[in-house]
Parts: sequence; C-alpha cells; structure tokens
Amino acid sequence: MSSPPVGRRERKKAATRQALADAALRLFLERGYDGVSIKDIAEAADVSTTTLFKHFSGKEALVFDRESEQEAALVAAVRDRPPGRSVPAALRDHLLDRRRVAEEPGFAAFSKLVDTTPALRDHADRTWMRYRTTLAAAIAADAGVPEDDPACHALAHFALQALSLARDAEDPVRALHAAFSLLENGWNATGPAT
Amino acid sequence: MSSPPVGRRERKKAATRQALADAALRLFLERGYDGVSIKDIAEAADVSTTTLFKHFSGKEALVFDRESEQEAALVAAVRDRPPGRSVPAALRDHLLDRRRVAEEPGFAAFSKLVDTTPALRDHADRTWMRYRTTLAAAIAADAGVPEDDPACHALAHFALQALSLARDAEDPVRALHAAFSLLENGWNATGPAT
DNA sequence: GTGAAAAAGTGCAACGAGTCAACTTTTTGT
DNA sequence: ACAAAAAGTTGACTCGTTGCACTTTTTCAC
Repeated sequence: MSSPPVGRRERKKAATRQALADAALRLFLERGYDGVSIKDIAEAADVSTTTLFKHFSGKEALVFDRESEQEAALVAAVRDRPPGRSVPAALRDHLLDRRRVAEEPGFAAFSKLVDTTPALRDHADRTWMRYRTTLAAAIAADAGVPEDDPACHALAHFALQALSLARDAEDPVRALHAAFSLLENGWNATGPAT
Repeated sequence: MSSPPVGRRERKKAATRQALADAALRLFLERGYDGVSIKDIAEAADVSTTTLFKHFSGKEALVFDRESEQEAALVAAVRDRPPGRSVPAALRDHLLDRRRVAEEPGFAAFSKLVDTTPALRDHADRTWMRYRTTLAAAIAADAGVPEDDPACHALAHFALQALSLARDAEDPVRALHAAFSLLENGWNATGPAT
C-alpha cells in the first residue's frame, strides 16, 4: 500500500521509540538517572526490556535521542563564518552559543541532568569528541591543506575539549575565552603547515 | 606484637591484593579483558567476588594497580625543567618520554591491552585528566599567578589531552609535536595573564 | 489470491558487574 | 584471658545487557 517511506510498521516502530524516550526523560527528571531502572522505563512504555534495547543501544542513549545535527552545525560554523573571522574565533562563538541555548528554560533541567550524572556526562563527551575527524577535515579544507594535517586535528581536538574544560571551571565563559585565546594565538603563529 | 606498620593482618591483605592483581593481569593478557570475568579472577586468587571488590573499586582498577607517581612526575617535569625551556616544551618532552617507556618490551603487551580495550582506555583517560588541577597549579606557581588562573588550566587541560590526541593519530609523535607547537606559540603570545 | 519464506518485533531466561546484610576471624583494651 | 570492636569474608541479590526461541508482519513465487 505505502511502500515508499511510511509503512504502518515504521510508524509503530517510531511511536514505540518515542514513547520510550519520552518515558525515560520524564522518569529521569522525576527520580534521577540512577533512581530509574530499565525495567521501569520499559514498563512505562508497555514493552519488555529486550524491546527497549532493540531501539536504543544502552541506558544513556535514551537521553540523547534528538542529536547529531550538531556535527553539521560545527562544520557550518567553520565553513560559513563571517569573512575575516579566524577559525578559532568562529568555534569559540559557536560554543558560546551552544552554552546559551543549554541554559534556556526548556533545556535547563535537561542540561542539569546530564551534567550531574557521570554516566551521561561521559557519554555526551565521547559522542562529542567523535566529531573531531569531521571538524578537522573542515578546518583543513578551509586552510587548503590535506585533511589529515596534524595541526588541524590538534586544533579540532582542543576546540572540542574546550567544552568540558569550561564545564569544570567556576566561570565557564571566562574559561572558554582563556582557552580560545591560547588556541587563537597559537593557530595564528603556527598555521596548518607545521 | 608488631603494632607499627607491618602486622600479620596487613601482610595477608597486601598478599591477597597482589594475588588478585597478578591473576587479573595474567588472565587479561591470556584471554583478553572481556574474555575474563570477575568470578574467574576471584577464583584464580581463591577468594569470593565480594572480597575482590573490597580490594579494588572495579574491574578496570585491577589493571592500574601501580600508578599515581605519575602526577608527581608531571609536576616535576614543569618545576625542574632545564632553565630557558618553556613549560609547554617541558611537558611535550615528558609525554614523549612516557610514550617511549610504554613501548619497552616489558610494558608493550600491557600498553596494547589498555589501548585496545575501550573500558580500560576510558578509565586511564579519566584518571589521567584528574591531574589537571594539580598540573595547572604547578604551572601557575611557576608563572607567579594565582593557582586558579584560567589560562593555566587551559594549558594543563590541553597538554594532558595531547596524549589521547596522539593515541588516535596515525603518527603519534608527529601529532604530539603539532599539538605542542600550537600550545607553545599560543602560550608565548598569550601568557598566563589573559 | 495463496502459501511459504524472510524479516522484524517481542519476551523469557540467563550472564556479568557490582552491592548488601549477615557471619567469622583477628585485634585491642582491660 | 575475655569481651567488644574492627576488619575480612561470604552467599544472595539487583541492575544493565544479551542470546535464543516464538510470534507477527512483510515479501515474493506461483
């Protein structure tokens, strides 16, 4: 009947997935990450734990359902930056923006949940750092050097790490500025060709 | 009878701990980290799993028994560096040394085990990054600024991260040099006072 | 259309890591 | 020497996660 993209099956699958993610987020916010078991979430969505794991790779993944446009945004921040602006400055501004939206009313509770739960914090960090290769390639393309240039990878790695550096600081914004001041000056002096 | 430091009890405790660590490392090298269960290790040392967890905080900790002079070595690398050598250069040399000893025949198998097991790699990274505060304080003391100076924390964070940056690179030594070239130039231009 | 085969969804039971409350042994104060 | 306290040890349990078997849906040959 509808072989294209939307079949009845796909719809039910998406609905189940959404029900699981919604139940998980609600329960986590209510009782804390460790106060909620996989069984609780599965029962709230009226499926078995096995079915839950068919939809999500693990307990942490239940929280990070709608992500992964972040990688594209990161590349865009470099590629589409205003003329005359340096790559580190563009990345710094992008991260400052990112912090700002994380503190908006709607996201504040979510952000706090992630920041205060070690398992979620670590998972978010690991996922975030996986963008390094793509970001390094974008920086290399911008500078006109081969995409495996070590200096580009170093800048990408450090720029992404600046996020967790700022999270641990008393004054995150000041920490971000200090970190990118270091990277900016280093990048200007060193350049992609080492 | 022997109330000072060495009691019969302490000796037995240390012996049990050592037997566990030895059995764990031997089995991990033989069958791989995931091929060995906590039960296997406990049985090899002839204790119960609960006793094992009284001695070690988790499965990963069984591998990292003899560590934690590393933090002191890191601080010493900054404090006792040759006159005229910059802080980033001293840290770079220290990390290059560290890599060298990790490749010595006796440690090569151990290093490979850690690098190829995600759980161990992550645990080692987390432990390593905990030295950030101490290293930042050493750098700040050296530069004569308050120990919570953001630029010092940024340098410490990035210098420590250079290790995992290098591990993921095709040419780790080249990656380390590129990373520290960035940090060296940035540090010279920016300095601790931002 | 119809029936079989393949694919996807689902659940029960099991495994491994880590914790808890109770029991045993060693140490300590008198 | 003896009781109280401290430390060591244990089996039973919880929770996250996976493998195997079963059911339902979709696909395809006839």
